[in-house]
Amino acid sequence: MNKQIATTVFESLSSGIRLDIFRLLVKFGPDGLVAGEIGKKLNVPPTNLSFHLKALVQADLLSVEQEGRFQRFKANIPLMLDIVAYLTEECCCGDTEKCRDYRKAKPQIEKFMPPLKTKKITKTK
Amino acid sequence: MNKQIATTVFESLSSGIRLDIFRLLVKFGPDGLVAGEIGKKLNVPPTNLSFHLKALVQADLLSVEQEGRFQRFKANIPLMLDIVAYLTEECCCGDTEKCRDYRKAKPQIEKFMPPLKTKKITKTK
DNA sequence: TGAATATTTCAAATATTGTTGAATAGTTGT
DNA sequence: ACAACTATTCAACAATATTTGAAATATTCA
Repeated sequence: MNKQIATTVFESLSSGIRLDIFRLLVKFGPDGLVAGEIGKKLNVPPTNLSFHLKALVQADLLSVEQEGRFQRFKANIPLMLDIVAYLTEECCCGDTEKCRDYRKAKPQIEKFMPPLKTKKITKTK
Repeated sequence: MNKQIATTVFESLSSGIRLDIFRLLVKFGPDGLVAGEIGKKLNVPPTNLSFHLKALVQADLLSVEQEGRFQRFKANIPLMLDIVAYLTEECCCGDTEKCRDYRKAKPQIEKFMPPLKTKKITKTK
């Protein structure tokens, strides 16, 4: 994971249409949807849809494969989750105690934060 | 969580400068940093820094408080994590079995995905 | 082959964002 | 009050992103 990849992913999800597309495809998981189905469900005209799908594929948030005359798209959820890890990987500079308090202050954080790795600063005093 | 909040957050993190700012502040956890320190560390001129900090605060990714003549900024990590939950909350339409396979296909997904809630479609056949 | 369907490419118009310097506002210490 | 310091606002300009229709490409089916 690096800055270039991360900003491209965030840029991709910063458009309401692209966010709708991604969330719709998350729902359909491994089955995915073809472009026409997406356009019909979200009411986006084909030319514009193509523009946004291209952006999402280039960001690697979607994969695409040809299926006869259709294009089938699927969401790449793991990429999104890798990015969260990237955002939080140096949380509190690895200071276990400080980071525990930081999480405690905001309860919902426990659900998704990567487990503390207990590196360098394992024991404070 | 809703679309408006989510796109604003993604928009905020789609700029390299703003991503750098957020990640820097994650490192400093509950201590945060004042604007001048951020600008010095990231080498961003004050006017431009102010522009980006404002965007991040408006997106609620940063909190800010006055400290004498300084402004101290802190990262709001839980918001970021709430958004991941929002993106994945209807994964595979709640079909437990399908979703399990979807996760299995991409190993790193286990680390951060919210636990399966086992709703409607608990038993297939 | 020819008609119908699915999707993309291209170019033009519009809209939104990012950057910079000059001026402004608030805070501290003398 | 004054000078030094921190940071923001404003206005101009530059750079990017989004939307649309018309034309092009590619596939299926009769």
